[in-house]
Amino acid sequence: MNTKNAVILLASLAQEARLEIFRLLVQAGPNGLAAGDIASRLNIPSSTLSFHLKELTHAGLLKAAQAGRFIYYSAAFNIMGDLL
Amino acid sequence: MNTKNAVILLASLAQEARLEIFRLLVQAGPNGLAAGDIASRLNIPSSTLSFHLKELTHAGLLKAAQAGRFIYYSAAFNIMGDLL
DNA sequence: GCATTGTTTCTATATTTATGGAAATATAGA
DNA sequence: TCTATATTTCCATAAATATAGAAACAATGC
Repeated sequence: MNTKNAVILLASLAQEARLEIFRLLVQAGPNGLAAGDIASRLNIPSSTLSFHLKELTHAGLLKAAQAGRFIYYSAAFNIMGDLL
Repeated sequence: MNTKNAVILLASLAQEARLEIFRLLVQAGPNGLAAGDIASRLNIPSSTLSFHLKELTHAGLLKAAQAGRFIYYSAAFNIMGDLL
């Protein structure tokens, strides 16, 4: 992996809220959790959470799946291997 | 590793100049390189480099060893394992 | 169509981090 | 001690990132 991509990946996890989100979703498994569920578990305002979810998704660490009014976010397990 | 320490570790690598410094020192092996040597190889002003070396050292990713007027920095290989 | 619920976008603000010149500090050799 | 070289600290400034309320945007059920 080139330096620029590695920096994007590392930076996306180098933030307390985002690392907690990622760890929560790793625990949650492949089905993931709805955004609102994450927000209430971690006690993060929805707009702040949305900002962080976007960062993580953009870095390729999360996958988003819409189901009705809910959007389920789940961890993209494979990508961490690429970094190392 | 707890979240806070992990964030410090990740943040210290989540920056282009610092990731390049770390990678250069991994390549350089256990003897490391003197600060000025790193500065000229990566073309970074000395004060800026010093700032980044401090960050990396503080995060535990680098070790510093004084030898005369030179300070040799080398990569602390073991710590990356702790993260995972 | 209207009300309800979940999520995102917009926006302003606050906070953190990076940059590099100049000055200070440290070591060594003549 | 004087000089040269290596590195760091100080400082001001610039740039990037995080925060959260309010408004906008879906999707659903009645």
